[in-house]
Amino acid sequence: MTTISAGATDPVSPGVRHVKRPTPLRESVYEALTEMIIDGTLERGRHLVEVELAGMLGVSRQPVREALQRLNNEGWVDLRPGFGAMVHVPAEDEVDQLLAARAALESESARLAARHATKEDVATLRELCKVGTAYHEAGDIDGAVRTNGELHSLITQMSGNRFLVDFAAQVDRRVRWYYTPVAPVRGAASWREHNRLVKAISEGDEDKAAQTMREHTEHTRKAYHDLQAGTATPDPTPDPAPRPRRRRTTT
Amino acid sequence: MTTISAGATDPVSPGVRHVKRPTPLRESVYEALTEMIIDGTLERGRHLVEVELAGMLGVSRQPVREALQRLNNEGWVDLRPGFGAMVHVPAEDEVDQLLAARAALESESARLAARHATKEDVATLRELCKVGTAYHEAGDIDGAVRTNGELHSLITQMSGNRFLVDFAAQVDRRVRWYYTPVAPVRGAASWREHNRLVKAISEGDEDKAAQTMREHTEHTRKAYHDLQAGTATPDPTPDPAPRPRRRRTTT
DNA sequence: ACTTGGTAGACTGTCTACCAAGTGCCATCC
DNA sequence: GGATGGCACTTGGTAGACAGTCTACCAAGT
Repeated sequence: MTTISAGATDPVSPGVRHVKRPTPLRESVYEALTEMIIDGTLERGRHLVEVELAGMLGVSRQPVREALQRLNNEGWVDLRPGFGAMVHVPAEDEVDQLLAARAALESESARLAARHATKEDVATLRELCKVGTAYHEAGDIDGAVRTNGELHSLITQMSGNRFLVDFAAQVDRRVRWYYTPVAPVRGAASWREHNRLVKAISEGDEDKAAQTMREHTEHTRKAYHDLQAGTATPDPTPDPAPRPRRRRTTT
Repeated sequence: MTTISAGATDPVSPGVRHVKRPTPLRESVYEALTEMIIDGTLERGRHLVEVELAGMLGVSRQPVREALQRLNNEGWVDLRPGFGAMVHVPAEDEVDQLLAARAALESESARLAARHATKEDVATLRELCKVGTAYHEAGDIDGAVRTNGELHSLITQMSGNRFLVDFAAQVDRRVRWYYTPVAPVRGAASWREHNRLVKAISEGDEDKAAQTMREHTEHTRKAYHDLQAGTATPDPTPDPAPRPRRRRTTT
């Protein structure tokens, strides 16, 4: 009965603090639906009926439609005219393409980050590396994953290019959705690479930063393929009774 | 009075020929609006009122709203809650960021294109180069611009990565919109670079292809800045009575 | 057994009407 | 001149209606 409550807004934008601007309903619906898709409440391939969702979320059809169309544009669902929306079920080459796109985006971000890095940025990056490594060594996967996300996010932010940020964020969410179980595998190496990356950025070495980030993401891609190779027989109906299966990823 | 007619669908997908699937109205509205934005019928900063547009296009508010929201997500308009949509007026650093993002996307596309190029692809690329150069030498700017677009588009297609294709297409439309008057400047050099690029792709030299494409797009970026420097005083209201001013770009 | 034709139900796509709340603007007032 | 109050306009969201289309299913015909 997931009913929508007043959506929380962006965390802390410094300086001018705009007053509580009530989030448009369609936004909340969008968030709620992506959340439900990611955590598996809405299984892949499931037919999403507008009135049903509307009832589920306690809103009318309109906001649901609008959210569904956005989800469609961003590839979360597929809209078949006259029939409705189905939760997107990824082709097997899709993850690979996604990772490839991300490699390009993040590599470029790293290059620009190296170009524009401020002292504070570098300090934060170092801190994140330390924290992340600590999490990893303590076996706190969730913490490590979260920190990893923050690190990558900060680097794209540092690029100062809003388009790279947007695209990377979009790709990242998708990747995290259907590429969940790699985190534990690559923990240690991943943080070693992060350290090298931050070093390159702090030195302002653009090429090296870009190159390091590229290798980093390519390693992740490789890890995915290895994992894929191990998991033979991609059976079409893997888990007959799967509910809130949720796991996250270290890139 | 721009009334919406049945939108044309994708050109020719070989084999299974799906029958005419009537395009949703919101789609046609979206197309119509982008078109009107690009060709200047709807000037930058103009206040777009839903009912007004609805009347203009001969549809009801609903499809217009849905189209506007998509336009908002893609950065063509800015939606101010309670007031309406304004045609986006780009910040001055925006073109630059757009071009930077495109450099990354197209460079990566070129790399992958070099990896996956087939004989037919290369033949088509060569042909396009020839045609484009001919257009340019004949002074047919429009033809050269069109061919240029086809060439770049084909290369991203050749990457085989749908996300790169999507992102690049999105960026490209934006770029073409508010970065129109560079075409003539860079004609000759541009086609020389294209030739080098195609050569690298045909040889399967990924690094060289990526590098060449990067330089190519960077040159365009530079050209933009030079042009910008020449056009001092970016007067806020440049043309008092501009109508269907339309011009295209050679990248 | 396989195709054809028909029927029924379910949803979407679109339209209309309506209301509440927020925004910008203008005239008025100090 | 600058603040204030009010007004018109616009969106955001709701409800209901209706046509067109899609899927599934069943029955009859070959």
